Amino acid sequence: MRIATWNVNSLKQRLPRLLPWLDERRPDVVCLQETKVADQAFAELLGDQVSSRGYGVAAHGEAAWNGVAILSRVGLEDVVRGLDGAPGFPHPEARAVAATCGGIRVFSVYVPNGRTPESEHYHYKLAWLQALRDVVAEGPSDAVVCGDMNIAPTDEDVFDPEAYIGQTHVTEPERAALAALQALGLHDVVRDRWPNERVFSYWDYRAGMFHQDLGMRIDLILAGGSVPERVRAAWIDRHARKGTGPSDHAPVIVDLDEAPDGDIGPVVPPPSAPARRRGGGGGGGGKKVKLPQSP
DNA sequence: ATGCCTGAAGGGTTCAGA
Repeated sequence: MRIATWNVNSLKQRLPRLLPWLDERRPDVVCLQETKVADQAFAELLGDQVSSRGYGVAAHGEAAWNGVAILSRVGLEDVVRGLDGAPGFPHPEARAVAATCGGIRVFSVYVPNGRTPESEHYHYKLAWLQALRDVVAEGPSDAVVCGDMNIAPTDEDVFDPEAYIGQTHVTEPERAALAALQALGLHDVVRDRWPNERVFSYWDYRAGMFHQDLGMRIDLILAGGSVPERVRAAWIDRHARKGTGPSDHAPVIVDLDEAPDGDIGPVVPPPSAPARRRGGGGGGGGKKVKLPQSP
């Protein structure tokens, strides 16, 4: 079973990339974030296109901002939209949807950005992460939490730690909140698979950041229960960040062996692997680069 | 000192993103 997660940064804008990508990668389960459409608009934009490809849809969106979804062609049961106990800002936002797909509890999440560590939004982010931990803790252990965590787990997950000092995504409380979630037994499957690779999932659109491979790894697949031992491959689909009209995030993909009591299906090797070994010279070694900043 | 890029809403510009 192939599970993918992708912050598409507008479903509407990304259709010309999303549909060919589905046909190329053929994931069984797809978690989407930042769809930026209400559920009715989601169905009109994508409904026929995904049903003809065999996917069921669980969308949870709103106009303009946020929005998450799960596409699955291995079942889509017990759908829960939203996150029980989560704070709003001030109203609840469409940042989580869950469903059981092929025997695994799947969460597609878009964690609040946090903006700056002094902001109310930052406290909102931390409280939201606590609610996420509580909800995942109540569910089955065979689970995957997929999505845009808006946290780089370690300094190895940003191109230049010095460039991010004092900013969100790298602060200790955010990393502690992520660690508390992982303490439920969730494994970061890409980092486990590529412990020493320079591997990012997000690159700012500005200033040629992608071209220079100056990014962050903030999109994660966290797998619990018996799922981690089934991981056959895990990688970031960097190719999807290239070309015309990309999202600023790349998809993350994990391939699982069949469950122990299931049939063993064909195993397809990953079409691409993370590009460069950390410290291999070029792109982010010692060079000092100015980080794009908000005013 | 600042913009850099993109998307959305709504209106001829502003906010948000990370």
